[in-house]
Amino acid sequence: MSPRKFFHPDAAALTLHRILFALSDPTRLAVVSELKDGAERASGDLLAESVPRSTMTHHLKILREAGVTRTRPEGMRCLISLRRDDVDARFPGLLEAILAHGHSG
Amino acid sequence: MSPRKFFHPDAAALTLHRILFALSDPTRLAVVSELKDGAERASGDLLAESVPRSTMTHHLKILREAGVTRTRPEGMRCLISLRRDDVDARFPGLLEAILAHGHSG
DNA sequence: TACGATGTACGACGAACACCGTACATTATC
DNA sequence: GATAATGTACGGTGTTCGTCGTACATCGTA
Repeated sequence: MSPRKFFHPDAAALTLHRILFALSDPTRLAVVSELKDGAERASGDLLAESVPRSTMTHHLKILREAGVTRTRPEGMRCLISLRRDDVDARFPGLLEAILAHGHSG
Repeated sequence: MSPRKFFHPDAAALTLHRILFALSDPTRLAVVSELKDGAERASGDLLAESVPRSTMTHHLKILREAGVTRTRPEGMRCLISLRRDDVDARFPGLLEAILAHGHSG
């Protein structure tokens, strides 16, 4: 009955090339774009119609382990949000520049 | 005897995920960091002591085809420079945010 | 406890990648 | 033309990635 646990790297442990890699995939870029307003969204609501669950789990794990997103269990679901404060503190302007463009490129 | 030709994508054809992927490798990030002052540098002078020539050719090709760098033949050598104007026009602030951090992360 | 809903773990597959040695092409100089 | 310097193309190897189906775990509710 232990509650679900998710590994999140410390803010100081974020590396630029890992973050850039996490954002170098169109699917993950689309996920991040859906989170750019700062709100939490349930995992199952992200691109639900176009991406199978196991594939989405894989992408969310890469984003989370790179330090780009935070995953918080809430009942049966998982709420995903951007770690905007931590990323901004370490790489100022990076997320802003990436999110400004949406994900059409 | 045709002079050497290098494919460069049009500025309008740059895509965000390709650029981010090109910059998601520590070696390529180090190369870009050496070019951030805007000057041209010879291919053979970039990380020459730590990366074999054929490997460097591989990385420079990825950077060039993503639209991050420009390659210009000059005699026997190849001069590499950042396509800062084109990248900035399409993704304002992106290169600045990435280059601000050097390449230690 | 039984059930349905949500998400993860694991395995498999094909594709792409990083790395590098070798052979080749291009260039300048002798 | 011959030679040396620089960089590319090609091939091979091992690794990683993206995708997804299936089985399992967790959670809320009946």
